[in-house]
Amino acid sequence: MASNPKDATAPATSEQEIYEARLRKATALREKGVNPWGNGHRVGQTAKEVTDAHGGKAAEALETEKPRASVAGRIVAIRSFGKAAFLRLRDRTGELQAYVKKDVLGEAAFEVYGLCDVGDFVAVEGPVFRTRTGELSVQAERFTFLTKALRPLPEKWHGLSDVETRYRQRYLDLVSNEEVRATFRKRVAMVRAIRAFLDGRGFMEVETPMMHPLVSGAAARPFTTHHNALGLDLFLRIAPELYLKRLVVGGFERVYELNRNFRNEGISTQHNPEFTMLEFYQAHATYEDLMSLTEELLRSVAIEVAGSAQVPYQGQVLDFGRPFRRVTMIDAVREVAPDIASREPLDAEALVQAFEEKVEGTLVQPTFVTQFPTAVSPLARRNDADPRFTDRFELYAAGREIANAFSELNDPIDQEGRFRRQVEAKQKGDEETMDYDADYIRALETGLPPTAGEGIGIDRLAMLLTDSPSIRDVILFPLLKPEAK
RNA sequence: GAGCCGCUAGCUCAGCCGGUAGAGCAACGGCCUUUUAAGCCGUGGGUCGUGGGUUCGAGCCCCACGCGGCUCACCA
Repeated sequence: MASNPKDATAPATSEQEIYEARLRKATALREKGVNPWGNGHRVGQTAKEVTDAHGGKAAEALETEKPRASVAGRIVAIRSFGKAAFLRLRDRTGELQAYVKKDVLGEAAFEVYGLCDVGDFVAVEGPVFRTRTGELSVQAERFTFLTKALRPLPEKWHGLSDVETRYRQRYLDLVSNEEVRATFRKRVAMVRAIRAFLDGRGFMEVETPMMHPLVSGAAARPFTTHHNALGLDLFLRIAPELYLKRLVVGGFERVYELNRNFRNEGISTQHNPEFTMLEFYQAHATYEDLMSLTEELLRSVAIEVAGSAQVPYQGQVLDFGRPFRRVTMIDAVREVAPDIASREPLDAEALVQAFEEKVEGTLVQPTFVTQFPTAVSPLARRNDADPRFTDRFELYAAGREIANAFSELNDPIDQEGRFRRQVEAKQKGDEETMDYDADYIRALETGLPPTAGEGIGIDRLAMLLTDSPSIRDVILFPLLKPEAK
């Protein structure tokens, strides 16, 4: 204890002094028969229920009606007057002020209040009234202590702004920053809206393996793991694609999965090693059908989450309201590098590279880029008119890829050849290739109906719809190196 | 992986040309029965990210390391 000079072993940090002062209050509560970490208290109303029910009423009306409320929450502010105090309580729905007064509460309960700190959880019960300044409040006739917080909350004016602490201790970030709470609520609303949209069109949500014996579905380096009992090396999935298409083979004509993928690559404002992807597959549809579906999906989700199809993002306004621009990759490249676009024979690598370097970042408004080279699209159907390209599109917005979709390659013979070229590339040292999946070929041989499929990066979409500059602002617990200490 | 920037009290931040550490909030002790960043009086709180070095003297200069941010490279 810092105030005890005899204890030389404990460093006298002020953080520890705060902790110990609060611990003493917890002990004092126990001595009064109050469990500082009790349980079982029942809450009558949320803050929002109280304000919804009585927020429109004048002081006099409340004085006559004397409606009662029983609310609970974290104390986020205390304004004390000695024998009375205002406590600002926050629950999941909002905030409500409680007024505690010694002569109303009684000596014993008021002493319990006296052992409260900002950060603690308490419950109050009593009449709803309006204060002299007009704020709706609950007069505490009963005061129940719920939970002691031993550590202080960040400062009340500026909150918590240290980015590292915000990510490492997201609970503090959420307690301190209303905008952060709003962002994650929006993300949840977005995911819910997407599910509702797909469910409404006859899609079924499925769960496929996250641990894969083979690497497939995307061009990326995998994480590896091991199953002891089977003595089996496994890869965390980089994409669920081949499993979902197996389900279409099985007769589930419209399926989707909205869950985590894992890619063993760098971390940036656009990348987290585990990220959330929506993948959906629709039999008897083409990639062109999916462009229309994507426009409808994003429009409805933007309205649901951002309140408008015109979404502000980092100083610009992204318009999801109108049909998105459509341009073939070769036409897009022709505008910035005509020499590469007109090369004969097609230089797929150079075309894609030129697109990524010179075009991608300029695509601010939602844009479908179509007709990707076959060489970079090992699972996509070839274009009937020009087999050098595939019936594929990627959606770009704010200079970033948001979605990737194509008419699925359901020709098992073509697919086998594509797998073989992937294996050849891997043998030449390419670390981002797929494995040959013999069972997937067998599934295609069983018959995959004409199908189109799409993947949408949920984190990136959440960034756009919440005006967040970094993917870490829309992932509750982004991957960080462990703390030193 | 490379470059640049940051790391000072629990939180938000000052700290000049190198001279021995500051504010506000929070905490602690008082006063205060309608506040809204409540107010008033008082008190305590620091291994200045870590480790070296230069110097009579380092929060400040130099080196290394750690963690974080941004940019670039690769991907969704």
